Amino acid sequence: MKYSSSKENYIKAIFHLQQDDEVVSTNALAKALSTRPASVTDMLKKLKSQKLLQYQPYKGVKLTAEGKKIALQIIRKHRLWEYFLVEKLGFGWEEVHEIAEELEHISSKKLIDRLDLFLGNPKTDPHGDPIPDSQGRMPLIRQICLLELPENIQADVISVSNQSTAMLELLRHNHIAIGTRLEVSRRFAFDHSLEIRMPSQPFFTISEQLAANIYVAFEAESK
Amino acid sequence: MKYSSSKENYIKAIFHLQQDDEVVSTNALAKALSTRPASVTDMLKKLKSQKLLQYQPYKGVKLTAEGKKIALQIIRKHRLWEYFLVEKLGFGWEEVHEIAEELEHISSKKLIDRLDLFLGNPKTDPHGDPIPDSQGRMPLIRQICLLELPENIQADVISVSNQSTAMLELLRHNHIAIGTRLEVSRRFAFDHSLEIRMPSQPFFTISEQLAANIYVAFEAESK
DNA sequence: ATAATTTTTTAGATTTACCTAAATACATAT
DNA sequence: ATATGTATTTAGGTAAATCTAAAAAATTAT
Repeated sequence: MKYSSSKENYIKAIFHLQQDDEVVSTNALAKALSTRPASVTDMLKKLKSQKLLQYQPYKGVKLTAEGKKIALQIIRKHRLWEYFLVEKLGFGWEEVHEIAEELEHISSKKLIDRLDLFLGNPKTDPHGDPIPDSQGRMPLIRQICLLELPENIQADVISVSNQSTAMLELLRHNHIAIGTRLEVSRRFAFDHSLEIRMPSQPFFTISEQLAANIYVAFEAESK
Repeated sequence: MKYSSSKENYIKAIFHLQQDDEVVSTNALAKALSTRPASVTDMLKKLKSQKLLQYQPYKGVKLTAEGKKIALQIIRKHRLWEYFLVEKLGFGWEEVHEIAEELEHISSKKLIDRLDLFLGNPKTDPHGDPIPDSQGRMPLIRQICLLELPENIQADVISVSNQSTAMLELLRHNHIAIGTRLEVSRRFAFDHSLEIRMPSQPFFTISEQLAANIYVAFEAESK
């Protein structure tokens, strides 16, 4: 079944807002979609009649299994297009979101599966967010600040929150870049500095300050 | 300025229908867009107020310079996406039109210029139609049946109208494929067969029947 | 527990892009 | 030149997705 871009945006927004299985409020949705609460109420009624969500007046909203499935398809498209824009067309990761907001509504499933293949089945988008597979399964990837990474667990650098040249210079000196695989082998209580281990390289330490600006992803053990 | 997908489709349809500078009729547009004449009249009034076309009731319609510019941008997007789908994602040339009808409405100009670069600035789409450049200039490419190609003029094979395996087998035997550069060196009156010359290969002849199914493109001299 | 506040819904409009049916303009045939 | 037929427009209506203003329900504070 095909849904309008507007409906897809509602579904996606609800998906992102419903942490665990909390219900989402009309106001929260209105804010997320930059629209008015009255418009949200209207749309929720339509989506409910299509069985994409559970909704009782005044009681908030929650996606059904079918609704979640659709959300994951949209997120898959969004993230694959972002990956394409950055890796193939050379866009900066900060400028791709807006374009992907449009591309995610292109309907062909075959297109997106071939795009996935063409890109080499990437696991995360340029912001480090996991890409659902063609069945809508999203690899459970934990994304945290390097400061919080448990010791002796391999992780991949997915983003750096500070783009200053001073910081980038230091990163380059330490051979740390987006995609670098590393683990924390020790923490020093005195100054909270971290000892970092990287494949085929001597150990080295980095300051708490630097680590605070590095974000990493690692595969969680289970569901 | 941004226009709705619907408006873009009208502009594109008018562009394709207006050969030379003939005006286009309401009925012809309605047929091309699978809509009703009354709907066309409505839309023409809107597009006229936006100065994209010249329109007098009962007198037909014609794009303004601005309207043509927009049409060429849309056609550029359509054809570049088709090229991408075939060359990068491995789609067959017959299945890409529908997907490109959606992709052509993605608005980012930067996206399309980068896509163009990524694809190596192709001059024609998979159907052999020329791709307008980023300023909307469309290379004047004459596209004709091999039967009508003047002698001793180099041309590129752009499509074959018969997809039978028997025909494809014969093409392969003669080393003719989409993109092959060739010229007609002689024509034989008796059976209308053609002598073909290809760079670094001996001459050979093909039947009228085969030539009738091969289409070629060549650069026109001027304008 | 009642009042005040906030959230949410309802009611009624608006815009875009369609539609059908009827009226009007244009073209053609006798 | 008049009638007939075709093309086009007008008039009035619908569905989707939005809006504002007002009413109703839920929550919070005293």
